[in-house]
Amino acid sequence: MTQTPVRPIPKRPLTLRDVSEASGVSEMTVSRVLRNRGDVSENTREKVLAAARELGYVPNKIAGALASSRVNLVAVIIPSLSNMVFPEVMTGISEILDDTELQPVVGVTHYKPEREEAVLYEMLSWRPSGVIVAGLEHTEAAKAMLSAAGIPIVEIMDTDGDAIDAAVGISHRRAGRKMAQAIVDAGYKRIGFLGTKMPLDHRARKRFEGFTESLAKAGLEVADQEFYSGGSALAKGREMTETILSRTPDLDFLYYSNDMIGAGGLLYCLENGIDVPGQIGLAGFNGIEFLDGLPRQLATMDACRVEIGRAAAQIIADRAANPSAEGKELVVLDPSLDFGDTLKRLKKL
Amino acid sequence: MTQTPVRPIPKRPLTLRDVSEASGVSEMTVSRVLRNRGDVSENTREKVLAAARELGYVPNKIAGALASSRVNLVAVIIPSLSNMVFPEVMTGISEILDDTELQPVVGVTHYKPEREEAVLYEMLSWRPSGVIVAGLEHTEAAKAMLSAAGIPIVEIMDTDGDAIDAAVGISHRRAGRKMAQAIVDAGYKRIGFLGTKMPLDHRARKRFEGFTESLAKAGLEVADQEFYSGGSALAKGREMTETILSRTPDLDFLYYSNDMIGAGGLLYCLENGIDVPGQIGLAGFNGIEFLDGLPRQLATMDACRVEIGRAAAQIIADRAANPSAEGKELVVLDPSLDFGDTLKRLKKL
DNA sequence: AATCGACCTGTTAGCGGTAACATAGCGACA
DNA sequence: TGTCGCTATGTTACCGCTAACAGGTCGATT
Repeated sequence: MTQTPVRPIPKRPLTLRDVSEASGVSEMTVSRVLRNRGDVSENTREKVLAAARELGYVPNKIAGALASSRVNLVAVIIPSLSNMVFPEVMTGISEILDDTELQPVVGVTHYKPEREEAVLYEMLSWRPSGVIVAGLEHTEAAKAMLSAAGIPIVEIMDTDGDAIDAAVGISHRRAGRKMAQAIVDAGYKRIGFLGTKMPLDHRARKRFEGFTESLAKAGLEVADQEFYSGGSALAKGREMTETILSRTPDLDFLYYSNDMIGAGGLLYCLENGIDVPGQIGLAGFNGIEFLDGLPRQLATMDACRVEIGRAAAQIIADRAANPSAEGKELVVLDPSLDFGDTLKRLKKL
Repeated sequence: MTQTPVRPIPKRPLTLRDVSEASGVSEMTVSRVLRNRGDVSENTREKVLAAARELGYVPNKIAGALASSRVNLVAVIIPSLSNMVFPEVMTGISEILDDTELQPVVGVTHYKPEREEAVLYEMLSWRPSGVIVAGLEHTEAAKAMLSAAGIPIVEIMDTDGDAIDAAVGISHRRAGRKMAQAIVDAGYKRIGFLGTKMPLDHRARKRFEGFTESLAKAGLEVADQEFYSGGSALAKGREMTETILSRTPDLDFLYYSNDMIGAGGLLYCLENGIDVPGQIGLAGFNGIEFLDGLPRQLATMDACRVEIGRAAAQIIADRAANPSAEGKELVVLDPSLDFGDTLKRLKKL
């Protein structure tokens, strides 16, 4: 048998009316006190607060939102929570929203367009104040919903394509090109690519496209590739590295589509006495913080995740504060290349 | 200027009335069609669906929830998203809830009780169908809110203490004892502990308590300790290991409060030619998957994270389906010890 | 003393749905 | 043919709160 200490268990959830009766003022006045809106005498304010606390009243935002047609939620739609990158984006978002009334609500799509569509529908049905969604690729229906929602929409992570409304991110094509350029400049020639099989990870695809494009300009092409499916993991990186190197032993550079498998590859190379970056150079993508502790620092490219989260949230917050704002902001961040210890600096000085 | 392809931009968001007018039936009938509730002729059903699709109507759950006093949300309140363990719990939760109408909504507390209280208040004000909250320790106000909410509450991760309603987890005291036992059995004597400074991580504290308690029974005590603050990271593990070993060089075992810093320690030891597990044994806590790729497998104890998520969600789902259900379920899972390559098996055979 | 405005409180009418209860149509069956 | 029972649809009354407006009080100002 459950027992609450002070008062009998409420069978019916508490409403403003209960607080109003307990404090002897109208519901409206209670509402004003609880929202700090309008003028209320210090005297009644205290009476009301005391009553509310005493009863353990928690306002019903559903009713409040319906009546005021204001909902302090921001829908955040991302592909995954399990790979460190989106949690960092969330950090940036929370950092900004914590200073406002707004609250993020997360939906996860697992990189499936139809899931995205469903999650989006679900979220929009709560009439949030804004949407932050990863990527520029969506189903037609999803695009239609977003356009019609009449709220600020920020597409994040990627800027290679057309945004519905605002967008914040980096150019993954450019990131791929930049990395290829650094590799070429360092004098590597036999380049292998290791990435995910996921055809729906558009950003990984765009990086790869930029990468090959830039190699092509230097008269090079990817000498061998290896793909995997499933989450990014150290063990996968090891395996793949072993596979690709036994198939094509003369590779002198390995470009990984994310830092995690890159780190696995690094560990593999070190254990097998491969000279990194002399014999083989390595690079990943993301700038994941925890890799700091590895025996050697993997070359990588920072995807500006926290910064993207911040900028996106800021756009939503600004527009929520000032609904007449212009819109269509485009923020393109520049990913910075970190050579680490696994990519030689220039060849020719 | 924004352009939606088909129809003019709706200035006023669409309502049931719009769909009702467009399809020539009453709002009620539209509502029935959209929810698959009650009898509607195939003919009108199609008419209505066509109209809804055509207009791009998205139902307003706020109004629906208010009218039906049913909200298909489950509040999930966790300390952090950035350390791999809670994302895994989320995976378990989603796995179960995906088969129901229910939807998880995540709130993050950053291990701060007052944040927890605020987040809880915020979430309860949406009148969710249930709450899953990490830990058994809450502020008095939070406990009062939870008790009074009149919805299923599942406290997860920990079972060392009193639950408000249902609970699913492992005993961290027991986990600490079990690990200590294995270490003692393997013949280690000079044991160091490396953990978080966070006094509010009650589960880490309980593990430590169980650990020392069990050592004490064997006439041992922790020979040295080292604490850190900030996120778990490989680099931190390295540093701390270096620090503790230079201060107390004769340690023969290092127990880390999580796998991440344990992995950092492992890398440090390997690089410095320390014989693991001969000269020094190592163990962490959590069974984090990605560590699979490390040069050597760290001894650890599985915290049953996915399973905890599943069980908790199942309790909420069951009670949502059958509101008269009993309640007060207590699910205690048994963490399994993985010796890995860093903890000697028995000493005496 | 009359007027005004600042302050405080209450009243009314929804917000956009849904539960619950009509009502209409229609074939079946005695 | 009247009545029953079923399906298909409509009507009404809220759900709990807030916007908007309508007082009432009271000291200050003219």
